[in-house]
Amino acid sequence: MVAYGYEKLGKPKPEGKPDQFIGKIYTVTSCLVEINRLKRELERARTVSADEEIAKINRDLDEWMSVAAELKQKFPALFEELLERIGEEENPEDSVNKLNRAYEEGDEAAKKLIREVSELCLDGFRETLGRIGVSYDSWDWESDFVWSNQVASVLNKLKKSPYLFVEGGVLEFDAEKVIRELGLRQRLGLRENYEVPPLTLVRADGTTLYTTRDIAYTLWKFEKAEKLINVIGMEQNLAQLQLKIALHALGCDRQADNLVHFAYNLVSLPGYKMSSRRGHFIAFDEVMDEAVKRAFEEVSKRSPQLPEKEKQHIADFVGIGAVRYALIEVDTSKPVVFTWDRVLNFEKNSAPYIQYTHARACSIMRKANRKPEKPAFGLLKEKLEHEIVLALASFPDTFIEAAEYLKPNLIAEYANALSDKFNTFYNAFPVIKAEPKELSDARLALTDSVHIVLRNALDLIGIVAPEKM
RNA sequence: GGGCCCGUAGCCUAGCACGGAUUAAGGCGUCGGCCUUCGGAGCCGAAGGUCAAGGGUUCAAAUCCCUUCGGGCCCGCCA
Repeated sequence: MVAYGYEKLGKPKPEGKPDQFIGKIYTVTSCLVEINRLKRELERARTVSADEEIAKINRDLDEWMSVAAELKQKFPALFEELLERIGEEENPEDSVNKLNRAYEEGDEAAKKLIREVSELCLDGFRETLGRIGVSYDSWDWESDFVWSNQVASVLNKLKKSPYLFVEGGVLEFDAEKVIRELGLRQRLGLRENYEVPPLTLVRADGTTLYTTRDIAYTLWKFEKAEKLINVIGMEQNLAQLQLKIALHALGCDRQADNLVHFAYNLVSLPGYKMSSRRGHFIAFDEVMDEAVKRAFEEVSKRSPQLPEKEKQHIADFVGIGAVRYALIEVDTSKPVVFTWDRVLNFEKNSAPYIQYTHARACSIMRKANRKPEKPAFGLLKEKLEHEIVLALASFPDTFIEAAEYLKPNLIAEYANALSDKFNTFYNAFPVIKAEPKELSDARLALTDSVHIVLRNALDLIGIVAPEKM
């Protein structure tokens, strides 16, 4: 869809961030194509069908017209240009489909065009993710699996099974039949009376669908790994289930059992949901920009004496850290309504709080300027000291649990709780000046341990552990 | 119509997989203290809850089962 719009515009050079530039084209193009489609649908419906359907189409059309009005106001030049170019076409939807078909068939021009647009988007994604310290070891092209015939090979195997049927020229996968014949209902944790709907594998024009390609992709990934964790939104629950059933149908039970769908819930905006097709979203770049901006204000307020450059440096890791913490802190299954307040916390139960605690421990070590030479740990008699020791000792268990149950929030929670304990300790007892020296040394060792464990915990969730801030 | 996820103080969340040491735990916000000590992005304290509602199982339920309500998602020749 977006490649279609991009080509109509004559493959313009991106202005600004490439993914955002392409994003605008996508939003406007998809809106115009949708309106065109609905209008044709409406004409067709008028000649044949009932009032009910006409009313439904009219409602959809109204909604998209208002989206169009919004987009026209936001990006007037782009909107006008695309409206004109797409307007020349009788059936833009058809052109999009044609392009898609050409791409799957390996047509050189289509390949070049679509890969070009995709690369532009990916460059933008990589830039954004780089800002928050995320990078990927490798990237794969779904289309490679089509061109290399891996998708065709999967389809051939499935065709030999009794689980495919053709309806209206479309190849369908009968997931329900697989469950019944292989007795998978319990294994998959499904209710007795729940019928899994069929999955369309191949369109009438011979092109494949996303989940079809995902079957081949998944099997390929299993050649490289024992366990697979697909991090995909929960709106894909059914598709992921069908994918797993398809693996069973292919006789790949081990792979199916080791395939985990790690579903996360959607983020919505107060009042409406995010939708890139409708241009309703907050870009992650914006979130980070705002976080760093607010962090800078905080730094300026708290440490006005620092040079500007130092403030900016601190604001960067504090702002980005706050965003990472906010994202990781909440269980992924919860529906989240986005508000700035929820992301930008600089007090307790936040990345900055833990970072501050870490810096504070480092500061004590700096100031002491000695190694704990003769620590007498038996002198650590305070209840709080015992609690800190126990908390430190439980870190490996927390790590294992977090990894085992895919709950990174446990690491954040742990670091926050350890910070609480250390800050209380810090406030109640002297470290450097404690008497006798053996006690001071023991407390220094404790402080050093807290610093190390906090650093490790922060590392795990990708948050900078600063020595000063 | 069917399926899945979520519902814990004004707000945001932990605990739920493995029911019991939980008098239901934190944070934000509110109110009151700490400002002579190693970094105040801190520390101490207070108020605030029928764990959505109703049934059931159990010696024991926020946790397990059923029903209802509220919010979200899915049931596409989209991805």
